[in-house]
Amino acid sequence: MEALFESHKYLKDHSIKPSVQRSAVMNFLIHNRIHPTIDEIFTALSPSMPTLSKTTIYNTLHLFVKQGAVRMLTLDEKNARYDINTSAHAHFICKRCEKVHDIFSLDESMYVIPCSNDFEIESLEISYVGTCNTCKSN
Amino acid sequence: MEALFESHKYLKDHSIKPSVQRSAVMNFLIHNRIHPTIDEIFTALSPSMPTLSKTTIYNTLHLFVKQGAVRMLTLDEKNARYDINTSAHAHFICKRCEKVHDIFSLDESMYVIPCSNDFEIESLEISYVGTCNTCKSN
DNA sequence: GTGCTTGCAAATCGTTTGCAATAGC
DNA sequence: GCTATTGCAAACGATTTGCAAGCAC
Repeated sequence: MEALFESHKYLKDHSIKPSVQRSAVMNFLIHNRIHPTIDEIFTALSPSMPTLSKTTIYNTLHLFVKQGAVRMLTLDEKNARYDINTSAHAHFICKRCEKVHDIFSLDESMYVIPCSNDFEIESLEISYVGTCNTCKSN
Repeated sequence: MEALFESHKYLKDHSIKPSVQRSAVMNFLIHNRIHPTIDEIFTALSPSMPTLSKTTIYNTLHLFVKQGAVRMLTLDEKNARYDINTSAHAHFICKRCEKVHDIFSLDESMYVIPCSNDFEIESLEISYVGTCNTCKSN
């Protein structure tokens, strides 16, 4: 039940009214920091919530993003991924296993760019693409 | 005709057999450095090439990417963009006008990351999101 | 009972695929 | 004539939309 407390606190902190579905999605994000896709979340939760629909997961994640509880990542053309870690950090995506790793956090200086006068920066995404050691040794 | 020479040279340099369509797409990319989407390329070329199909533009850009002549950018969820500038550089995308700007080039040191031993880096994409001055003053 | 949430079915949109017609050597 | 390229039409897959049923206060 500790898990539920945790996700409820997280929802409350972002002014999101809880529901069974929202708590389940939030709980999954907190305990599976794998930058999941909508489909991965659905596949994980569906067995224990047979009536759950993918539309609800889309609704839920749109709400979470709007409330600043999660960050949407557009790391590849295929599908969006969602990150519960909203602090500024860089990602590494393995081309083979498609797993996403957090690699380092960004400091303020990264937000200062040569032509800062021309643009108002809201966010920054840094993503490295390559092969992870696990895949390379297979 | 200078334009055609330029795109033919570009194609030849990347071992791409020229065709009317390929030269037209390459010529567009060289002279319109706006990181266009497939649709933008199609809309621009279609009037002067009525039989041109979108499939051909898809085929053409896949080939260009495979031959290293252009880089595919996945800056947002919506659609892929293509960049004739294959050197390592960062982008700024305006949320309002959706225009993409090149902002600075990356140096070698950006490719050295804390956990370099765990990953083999192939490429790096840095993208800033925000509002450009032109949009802000409107 | 009112308003928000859920979830089905259908629509949408970018992209891919199958394949027949066409062009270039 | 052979091979690669083109382009139509259909398929596909992620996401969005319309809307009726369900839930919570």
